[in-house]
Formats: sequence, structure tokens, C-alpha cells
Amino acid sequence: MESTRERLVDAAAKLLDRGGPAAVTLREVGKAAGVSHNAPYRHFADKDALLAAVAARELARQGANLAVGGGADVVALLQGYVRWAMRYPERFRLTFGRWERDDETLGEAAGGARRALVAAVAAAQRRGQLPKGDPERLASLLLALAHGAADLALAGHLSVKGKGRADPQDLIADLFAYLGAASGAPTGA
Amino acid sequence: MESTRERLVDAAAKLLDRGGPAAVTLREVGKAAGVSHNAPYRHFADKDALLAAVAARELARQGANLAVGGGADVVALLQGYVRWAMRYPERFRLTFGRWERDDETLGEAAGGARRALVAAVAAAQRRGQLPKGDPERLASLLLALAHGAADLALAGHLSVKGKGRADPQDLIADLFAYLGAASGAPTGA
DNA sequence: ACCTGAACACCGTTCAAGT
DNA sequence: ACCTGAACACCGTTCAAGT
Repeated sequence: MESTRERLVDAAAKLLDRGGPAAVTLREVGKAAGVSHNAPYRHFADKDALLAAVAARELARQGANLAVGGGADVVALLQGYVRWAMRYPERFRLTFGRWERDDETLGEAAGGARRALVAAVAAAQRRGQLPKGDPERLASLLLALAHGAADLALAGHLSVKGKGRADPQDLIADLFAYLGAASGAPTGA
Repeated sequence: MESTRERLVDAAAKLLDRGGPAAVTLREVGKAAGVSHNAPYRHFADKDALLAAVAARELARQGANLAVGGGADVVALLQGYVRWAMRYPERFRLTFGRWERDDETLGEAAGGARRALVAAVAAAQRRGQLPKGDPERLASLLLALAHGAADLALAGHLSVKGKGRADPQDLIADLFAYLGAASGAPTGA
């Protein structure tokens, strides 16, 4: 049996996927969850807190995916990340949107996902597939590329219609090829 | 003398900077521009079109900055891009937000900025500072990293508080060091 | 051609009240 | 402890009317 709270988060995520943030109204969320339009206030401080719960759940699932991957290929991890972003653009944007309030669960979920990625990077370094150096920093580089490629692609600022058509997956492959060619740690930093 | 239309765009941008998208109401925009709250409808189809005009103006300015740079260093160009994103987070997010409607002026502005970046990349390739290969695709790689680093930094998902503290500028420097170490075109793609 | 003021539907939030 | 229905302030949009 699903709790009301879970049904509310479910409904919010579904509405978000369908019509973007504008479609997520407390009235529609309530209707989809089978409660009144202000029942959410018994479970969340306000609409923003409900959206934060959606973002936290999404981030936690990402982290779980990464953790399952364990020693999985870093490339596969990043490709999974991009695939998720392209499939659920609204959840992706919400997750990395404006969260001035440092929601605890949200921060925790983000930390878990990050640790899994860093571990995979370190493993790839030991295998000689990635250059040596601080794995935290290298993970940031890889994540930033995957994240930026996905965001630009969603905004339509990546494909130039005519030639040089590179999707996010191509760019990830390119970066890995370059990193494989670079033997050691960066010299400039 | 500034036209009403320009004053409206100015006011919208200012309100956006101050309080995010939620603060941009047509009533506040009208008040700041010295007109009634529905005067905007004589200049823009709806609120979304007004925001698109803000985004287009921002993108055009970015393009102008890049064009002025001319043969400028690619690193300097990307650093300027990141500096802009960190200084005006709301404009940055708006510009790369959801624009299903293919606003013409917006697409044109984006194309101009992109062309300037590609030209700078090609110049750097001729100077041997960047590996050979399709400059369009290499530009996509660089832009994706700068964009992703800026977006993650704004979302607070980049600095890990403790160690490995890498800001977007560091990541750009890292990527260039790696690319400088990689001699040729990527082998994997 | 550009602007105004009133009006409408919709939304987030609050509150008194119910079980 | 959890939920409801009415109510309030606010917002985007429309429209008749003014210059």
C-alpha cells in the first residue's frame, strides 16, 4: 500500500514529465493522488518542498544506479546519466534547478551519487584507462561534460542541423579518447 | 530615448536577476517600465515571448563579446562565458531553458555566438594549441564542459566542501591541459 | 498604433472545522 | 494525525474603451 505522501510525489513527477513545471499545480497533484488540493500541506511545507522531494527521489535513484554499477565502466555510468537526462528532461532540469534551501535528503542523495562516480573513476585510473591525478577532480571534469552536453542538447544548442552533428554520447566518447591519449596528470594546473 | 519595448525587456531582466523567474510578473514589469500591467501585450504575444526577448538579447550580447574577441584565446572566451553564467545565473538559466517555440531571433543569436567560438577553436588548432579534427565538434566539447561546469557550480553540485575543490575555471584549465597533451584527433570516434 | 481599467479563470496558501 | 471546503491575495490573459 502506497502512502499518501508517496502518491503525491508520484503524481507530481508524472505531471512534471507531461507538461513541465507549469503543469504541476497542487490542485492537479491532489486530484491525481485522490485527495483535496491542500492535503499536500500535511506532508510538505509548501509546493517547493514537494518538488524538492521529487528531485531528491530522482537523485537517490541515480545514486542507486551508480552504486549497482559498482566497478562498472565510467563510460557506461556517464552514458546512463545522459540517457536519463534525455529521457526525463523535466526531472533532470528540476534536479539541478534552484535549490537555495539546502534540503538535507537532497544533499545526501547528491553526495551518494557523487561518491559512486568518484569510485568508478579511481578504478578506471588504476586500470590505466584514465590519467592519474585527484579522482575527485577528474570526476568533476567528466560529470561537467556529461551534464553540459545533456543540457545543451535539450536546449537545442548542440546539433547544428547540417554537419558536425555530435550528440552527448559522441562528446563523452571524444573526451575519453582524448584522456586516453593524455598519459599523465594535467601539466597546467 | 528608450522605446517602451526596450524598457520592458530591461525591467524583466532586472526583476529576473533580483528574484528569479517567480519575480517576473507582468504587473511588476509594467510598473518598472512606467506602463500598465497589460501594456506588454502590445509588444509581445505573451509573457513567454517577453522572456524569450530577454534571452535573445542576452545571447546576442554573448555573441558580440565572442565576436569582439575575434582571434582571441579560446580559453579566454570560455572563461568569459563561465564568468557571465556565474554573475547572472538567472539569465544563464533562462537562456538555456525551455524554448519549444523556435524563436527566430533567439536561434540567430545562438548561431552567431556559436560561429565565433568555432572560429576561435579553428585558430587555436592552426596554432597547434588544440588537437586536429572537426572544429565544430571540438567546439561542442569545449562548450559542453564550460556549460556543464557553470550549471553544476550554480546548483552547488561541484564543490565538495572539503577537498578537490574545483571551480569551473579550474576544470576548463584541466581540459585544455589534457587536450594539449593529446597530440592528434580522437582515435575512438 | 498604443495604452488603460475592469473583469475572469486559475493558482498557492491559510484557516476553521471535521474524523 | 490527517483531511476538507471556503476564503484571500496574486497572476496571466482578454476585452471594451479611450487617444
